[in-house]
Amino acid sequence: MFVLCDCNNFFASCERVFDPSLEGRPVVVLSNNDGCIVARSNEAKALGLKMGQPYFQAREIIRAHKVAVFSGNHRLYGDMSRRVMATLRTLMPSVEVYSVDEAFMDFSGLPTGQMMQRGREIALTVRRNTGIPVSVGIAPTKTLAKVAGKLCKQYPKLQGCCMMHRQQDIDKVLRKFPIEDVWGIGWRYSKMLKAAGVSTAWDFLQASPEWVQARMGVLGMRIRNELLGEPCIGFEQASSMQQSICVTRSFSRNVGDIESLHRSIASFATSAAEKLRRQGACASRMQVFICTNRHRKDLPQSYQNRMVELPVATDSTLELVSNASAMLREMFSQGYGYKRAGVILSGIIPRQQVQGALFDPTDRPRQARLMQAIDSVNGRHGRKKVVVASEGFNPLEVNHDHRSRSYTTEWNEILSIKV
DNA sequence: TCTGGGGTCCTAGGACCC
DNA sequence: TCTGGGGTCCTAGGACCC
Repeated sequence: MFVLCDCNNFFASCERVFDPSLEGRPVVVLSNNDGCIVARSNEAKALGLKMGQPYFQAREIIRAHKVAVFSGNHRLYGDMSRRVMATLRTLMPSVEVYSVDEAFMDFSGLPTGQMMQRGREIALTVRRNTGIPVSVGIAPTKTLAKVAGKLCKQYPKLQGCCMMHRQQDIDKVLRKFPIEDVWGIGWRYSKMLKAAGVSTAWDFLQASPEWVQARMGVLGMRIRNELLGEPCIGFEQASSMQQSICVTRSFSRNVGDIESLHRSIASFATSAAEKLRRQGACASRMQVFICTNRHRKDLPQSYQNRMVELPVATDSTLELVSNASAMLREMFSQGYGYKRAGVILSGIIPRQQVQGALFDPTDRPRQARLMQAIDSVNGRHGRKKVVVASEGFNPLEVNHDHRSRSYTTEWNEILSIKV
């Protein structure tokens, strides 16, 4: 049996932990630049606010109902996530962290009669230790556990834990379960399925395997088998190395000058390099892109991207920034208002496995010592205290007018909490 | 006029997830 | 006026091998 522990309205719940006056009030959390709504409390969902809805379109409702609005504070959410996962690890021997707010666990070996009780215990303990409300779904496959987790959120009387075990219970649920809510069915597939008369998980299972295979390939077959109770997605314990790392941002305005873009790209490359080093990894490919505002159909549109294969995989900020700069100079053209840009690293390997080059002019051990020193200074005295000159100390302005404090990670902010 | 067969590896693009 | 960010996996097709 698979167990899913899913934090309810995670970002909104994190904000509530540190401001109990938000309890019972609608709360939304915004994306970068205060662009879109990316998390909503139940009260906010009830007002009809949608996931991904642009903030400016929701302003009316937000004002009318006194919705509490927060800019994303991902350092806070990251730290709360770490606490939730740490609590789960005290309760279960192995935990597969699936996302910032979800984890899978394995109940096999536990007597069926005890599962419900253990599930409730998980929900209660996480709530007590972290303040975050969670839903626990228990079922024979991951996909069914996701269904069970969703049910918890719909029916409060389940008290945060739902177990689907007997076939007749599973059937009963699937008959009513909307196909678009099934894990692995996105808007494109659900559109296709609905056009074919499939609107519930049950309808999907009535279709022939050949039909599913032809239209959705192995992914569809996997979903089908999982819904039938046959596990196709296993439990993954050890987290393997990431395959790509990207840092991309939208700007608060259209940017037309190469100098501003250059500072941003340098900053993105720096952040990407820091992520690499934190994981003890190096990248052998780097991609940079710039693009205009796709919502402004009245303005000239452009999407440009460039990629370099690095002769020797690297985690050096200097090397990545200079490659990124070269790519930017090559693809920039005057006359466009660029709205978004980013850096993507791939070909990622552990630092120990980097293959040297015979005529490599770089003194890599020296660069490594420099990076270590910079990371250490920035770690001790705050991020971006030491930066490469091309990034500079004047980042492009970003909107985050509703940022909460990083209560759990910054000393001055921890001390500022009113008790 | 006729123009093989059996593979591997890589990448771009499309689908999905949270 | 204002429209997010960071990932994974699968597949088809091209380039290449013998």
